[in-house]
Amino acid sequence: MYSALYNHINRFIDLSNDEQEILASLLKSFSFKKKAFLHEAGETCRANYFVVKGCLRLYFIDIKGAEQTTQFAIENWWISDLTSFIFQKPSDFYIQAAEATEVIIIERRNYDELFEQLPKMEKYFRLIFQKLHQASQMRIKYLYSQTAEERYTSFNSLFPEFVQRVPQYMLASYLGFTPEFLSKIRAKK
Amino acid sequence: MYSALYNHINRFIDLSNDEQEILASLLKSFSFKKKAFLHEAGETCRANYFVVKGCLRLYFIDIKGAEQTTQFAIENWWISDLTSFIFQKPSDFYIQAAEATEVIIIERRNYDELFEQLPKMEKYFRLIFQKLHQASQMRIKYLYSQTAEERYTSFNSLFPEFVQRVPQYMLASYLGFTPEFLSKIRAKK
DNA sequence: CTCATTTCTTAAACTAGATTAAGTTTTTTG
DNA sequence: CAAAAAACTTAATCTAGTTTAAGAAATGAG
Repeated sequence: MYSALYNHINRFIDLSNDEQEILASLLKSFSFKKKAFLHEAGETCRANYFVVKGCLRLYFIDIKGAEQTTQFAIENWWISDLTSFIFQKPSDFYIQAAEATEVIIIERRNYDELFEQLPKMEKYFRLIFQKLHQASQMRIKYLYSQTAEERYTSFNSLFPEFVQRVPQYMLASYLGFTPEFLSKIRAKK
Repeated sequence: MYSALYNHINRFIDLSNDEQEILASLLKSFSFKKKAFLHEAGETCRANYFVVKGCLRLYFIDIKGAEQTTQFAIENWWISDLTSFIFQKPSDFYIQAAEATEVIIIERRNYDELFEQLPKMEKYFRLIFQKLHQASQMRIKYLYSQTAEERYTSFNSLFPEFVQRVPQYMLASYLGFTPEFLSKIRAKK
């Protein structure tokens, strides 16, 4: 049922079968069709989402009405509007399935419960957030050091398979430019 | 000696005196003059730095030779090039004192030791990295949703005291534009 | 207190990337 | 499979922010 998540956790800490069962009591799993919304702006973010299969994106609508994708999550990764999730405040973000996607979720009250019942999970999430922070530091460095064209070129050579998985307009907003500009870059090749 | 850090930790978890002593054995503290380097590009980042007093900035030199400030840390906050620190690989970043600064540091080997000797600290750092991730999500959202001028205006009204503490050229690169453009914005008021 | 260095400003010329708008291709759905 | 919707392309025009360069103001060190 939750084996994808157990496997991921066991890369970082050891969970016994008993502990897996406690964990299981705090999880739920869902499937979403492509383009389905797990969460919409205006709502409070109810869960932290672990992608078992597929792809989710976190985005918001800017003042000009354009979708700005700020984060993607694929297999074996977590995604949420953390501020909304932690403080249970309304969110500006949407979380949408970019492909048909299976997720395992932890709801807000179970998130606190998790750390009380399984203190071991502190280490797991410490390591997850540590990695997320590493990723953010690198992302910000790339945003500040490269032109739009360089960002596309280097992202494309680092993650060629991923570039094929999502529509170009989602990728363009993630990389910080317009879909039209992405077409222009691609036409040059 | 390390009371600023103990106080900070005690906002999140309870540490006994005995535990504080164990922690103390894994820490060091230093003072740096304004403009001193705690870490330079090319070196491997030796520590995770907690600012007791003052201000540190993390920056790199871009292809054009300009300094790009990607992060600041002031009182009661942590800063490091995490990727370099964790994997002990050479860093592209500098960490410099933007003011005379007192820090408490955890060196790499003591960072692992810390979690072995004081598993409680997993929760503390889980919460620290969780907050850092929240801050990154907000930062990226602001970078994608606002013009340069709006970023300055909103940063200035959110953190007016901080804006006074650092030179404008550091702030400009943190907000993602040139010092000349910042002068232009300010002249308009 | 003074000279040197660092920081900030101004302004003209420039450009990377946005905007607008229309047309084309691909994908989805009934 | 046909029609509609979604995604992508092209090209002309435009603009927010950069670049370059020089001078002014502030800060700091001896």
